[in-house]
Amino acid sequence: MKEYETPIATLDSDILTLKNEKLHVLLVEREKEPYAGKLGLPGGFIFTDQDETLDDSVNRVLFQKTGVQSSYFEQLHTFGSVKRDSRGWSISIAYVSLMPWEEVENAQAGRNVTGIEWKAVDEIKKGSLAFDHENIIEMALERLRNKVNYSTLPVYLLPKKFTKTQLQKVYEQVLGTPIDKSAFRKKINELDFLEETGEVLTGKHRPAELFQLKPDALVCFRSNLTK
Amino acid sequence: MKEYETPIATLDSDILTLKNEKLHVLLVEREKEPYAGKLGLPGGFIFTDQDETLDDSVNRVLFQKTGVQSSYFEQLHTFGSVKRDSRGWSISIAYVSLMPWEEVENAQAGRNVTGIEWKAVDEIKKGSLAFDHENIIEMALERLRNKVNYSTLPVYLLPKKFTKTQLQKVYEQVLGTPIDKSAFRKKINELDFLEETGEVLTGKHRPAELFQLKPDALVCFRSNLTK
DNA sequence: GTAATAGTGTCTGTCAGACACTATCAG
DNA sequence: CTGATAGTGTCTGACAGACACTATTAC
Repeated sequence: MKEYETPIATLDSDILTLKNEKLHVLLVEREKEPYAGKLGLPGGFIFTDQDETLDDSVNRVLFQKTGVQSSYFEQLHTFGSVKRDSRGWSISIAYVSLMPWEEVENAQAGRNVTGIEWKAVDEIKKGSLAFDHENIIEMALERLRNKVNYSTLPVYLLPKKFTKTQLQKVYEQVLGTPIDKSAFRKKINELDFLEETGEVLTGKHRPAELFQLKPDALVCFRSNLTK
Repeated sequence: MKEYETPIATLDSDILTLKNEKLHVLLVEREKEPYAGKLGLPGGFIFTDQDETLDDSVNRVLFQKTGVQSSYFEQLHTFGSVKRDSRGWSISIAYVSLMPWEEVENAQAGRNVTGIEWKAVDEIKKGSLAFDHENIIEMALERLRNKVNYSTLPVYLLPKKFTKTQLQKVYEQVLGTPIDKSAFRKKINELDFLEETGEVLTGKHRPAELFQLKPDALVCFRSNLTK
């Protein structure tokens, strides 16, 4: 049926989460060649007999390798060349996923994987990962930082209910700069994408109201929240 | 070598240009099945024996089908499912390219193509194109419109030398709304990505200065230029 | 009361948009 | 001169950022 030899097509997922208030990425230790024993992004082949769509493939691969079910992901970029995989011309369709730590802390090694590791994104050493996965992570971070200024993306890094201060911390962590509290709150109030839960988070001091994303909200906005 | 059956991998290019002050897309009439005789985006297979990278493939496919050499293109999205192509599980890596009309008006039908057609993007009828190519075009337009507000992308739709009024017309055409002349000029002056050519465009009235993109400029900016 | 964090009110500089103005050509 | 387009100056409302202020809890 095929008229031409077609490249190997793989999927790779860049799962990002906030662990200890720092951005971490999920890496797996590869069982098989190429790059056996090395760390890389969880990925795998499209199963033409099982998957209907690319999204199906992403969900399946991710679950088989790590046990994780992702609530939010988007396609990042497709990488392809004759050189990137020793097995031949290969394509990697890369995805980025944002997850609250609570939902992924129990991730486990699965199929063809001997272990998993959460690595702080700013502590990944050059040349330590399989394939061109460092490039993929770099591009994922760039995309995230670009989108933060005009979208509500960071809410996906938090549990369902969160305080406005927690949300601000996430923005600050992703952007790498402090944000003025008053300006931040004015902005998110105006955009009106949060709703009250009626609950509060108590601690040693004044309790903070807990909010959640409005059911229909996938708001995009534009602003400069950084100093 | 391959452990699993891998999907068919194709490339599709969405070439956009300004013809008669309206956005047009390049379509080709397909010679072969599937969709023989129908219009679709120019596309083709990756040749694992000829192409080194995806970018090589895009350039080659485009040139073979239409004779066009693209000066600016970027990857749009990768589409994939078991259903989109009757030949089986298929992936399409879609690219968007912006070209000045002067560089593409001589495009010709090439390999496996019986004719080409420039179609105004707002005149494409539902169901008239092969595969999911209408979706691809729609996403390309969305991407373009989103990027226009914070990038200099539209300059690639103009010839090398152009006036500020011509540039404004392009922005207006892409965005679909009028822009205030003074605000537009203040913005592009401030961003400082154009340089004078010393030449002027004469007509019936006051001549307009011709500008060109600064050699090193790939400026991104953020503003609301629309009313 | 104090300490600490939650949350708000006010001022100010910047800038996009509105719009009127001047400049320069053909005829 | 007129007509038409090129290009500029000025005002204003909106808003991001700075920062001081009040509110509410634990102790």
